[in-house]
Amino acid sequence: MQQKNKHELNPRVSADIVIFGFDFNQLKVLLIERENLDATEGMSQALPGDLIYENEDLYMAASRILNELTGLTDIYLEQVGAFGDPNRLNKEQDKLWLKSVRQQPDERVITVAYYSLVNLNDYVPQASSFAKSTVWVPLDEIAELAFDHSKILSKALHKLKEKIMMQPIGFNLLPEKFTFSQLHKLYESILGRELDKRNFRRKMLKLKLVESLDEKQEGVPHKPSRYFKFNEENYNRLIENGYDNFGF
Amino acid sequence: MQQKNKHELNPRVSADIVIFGFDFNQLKVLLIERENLDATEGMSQALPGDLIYENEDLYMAASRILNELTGLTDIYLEQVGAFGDPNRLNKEQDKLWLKSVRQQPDERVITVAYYSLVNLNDYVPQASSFAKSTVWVPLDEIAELAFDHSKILSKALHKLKEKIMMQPIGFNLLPEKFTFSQLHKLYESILGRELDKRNFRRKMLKLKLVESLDEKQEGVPHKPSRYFKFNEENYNRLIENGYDNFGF
DNA sequence: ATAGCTATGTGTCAAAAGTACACTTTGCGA
DNA sequence: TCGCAAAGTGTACTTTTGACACATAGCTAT
Repeated sequence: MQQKNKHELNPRVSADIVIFGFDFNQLKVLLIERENLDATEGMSQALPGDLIYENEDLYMAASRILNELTGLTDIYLEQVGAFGDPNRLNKEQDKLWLKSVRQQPDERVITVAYYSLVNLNDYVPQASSFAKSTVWVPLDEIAELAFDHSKILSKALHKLKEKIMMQPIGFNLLPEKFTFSQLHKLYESILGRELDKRNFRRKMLKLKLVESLDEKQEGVPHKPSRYFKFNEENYNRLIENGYDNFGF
Repeated sequence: MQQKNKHELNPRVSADIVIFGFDFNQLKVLLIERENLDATEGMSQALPGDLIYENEDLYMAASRILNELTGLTDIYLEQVGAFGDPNRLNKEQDKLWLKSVRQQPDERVITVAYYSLVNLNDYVPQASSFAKSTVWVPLDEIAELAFDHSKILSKALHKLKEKIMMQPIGFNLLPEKFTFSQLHKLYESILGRELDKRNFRRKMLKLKLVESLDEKQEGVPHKPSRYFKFNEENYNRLIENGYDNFGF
């Protein structure tokens, strides 16, 4: 038995999720908007999230939240980390928001953040207890978020960038069939820089990650692209062999 | 105001630390040993960790624990992630241990894990409230740990491997001056595979990460090695420029 | 029908990086 | 002085990267 002279922390725990989506043009993030923005201006957006229930695993909580929000299941979800600064909820504007939404707004809350990749076309907006109103916001138009959510977002983005260099998880953001330039644009959006079209294509084809379908775009006012699909077997073989470099 | 029909989680939060050390030969981890192993056998080791106090930041808690345990400050510490499986403390043997050490052993505890890299020679063993007895155990001799600590360890190791391919953080595990083969051995220990001696040396020198000193080993029964030191300026320049590949 | 538009799709070459591999050197100790 | 053990060093080959430009297909507007 030990005696402690300091009190042990006994907080609430929440899960916050950075939901990345891609609309064939830019990378977007699903944010929730503050309901009562009567008092102050700015700081009106935040990441979706909710308190975790008893008997809920962290990952389960994150997928529950994602599901309540989007109706989606079996989605790529990866933990970003835990955020527990004692003052993370203490900005004045944030307190106002919390008062309207939490029973004990002053309680300390540690959050475990996840990021997920969804195909924007599968997404069916859904109201939920913790998110009355949601918006997809392009990455480069996201202003300062409430709480410590800007920090969470930037860490999630960093992890996504790192990850996509090591494993071709980007396919989670696309529909089953897609064109090469959609895939190309996706990688550029995530990495935030240009990639040479020919070199990109060469690499993807050499790794056999994509496979050409016998189908073409129709109704586009230019040369139609062939459709491609993700080759999951080759992907699995690659990661089993510890493939660790996309080298873009 | 929202009504919840499930109860929100209100757990304790702990920080557990995977402390990696290197003795010029193999990579080791600092573990604590169970005090009363009278009843059962096996499962007698765990990662050091402690509950987090009120008003303590997660990172601060981790460095406090590290400091209480080793006397070290300003140590490389990196978050591994949060582990919150509702059953993570529910194995029978683990409950026995907890009863001897916690006031409310049945309480749910979420842990935030960190890993740290220390120079084994700086380490001064120190008793602490949460670790009466500690041991350095070589990576490949670590048996199944208590709680979910094996899972935490393997994730920490994975992160370390990934990280060391991207950034030369390995120097945290070495003293100021070291020989090339110590550095070489360190990288091999972390990555768990052999690296060609000449290619390794070439790469390190090309990146100018190490710098030769005008000093040699003495008293060794073979050709003495020159000592080298880490070049921090070049290291910083590299990571600023987003250096992202060690390519071993 | 045809001219123009727009995005698709394709190849080569030079530079850099990675990989595999073996022998000489130095200092100590027997 | 001989032997031992680890230090230290170079080259040839292969693979990967990075830079770069023009013809093509289908639609649209006249």
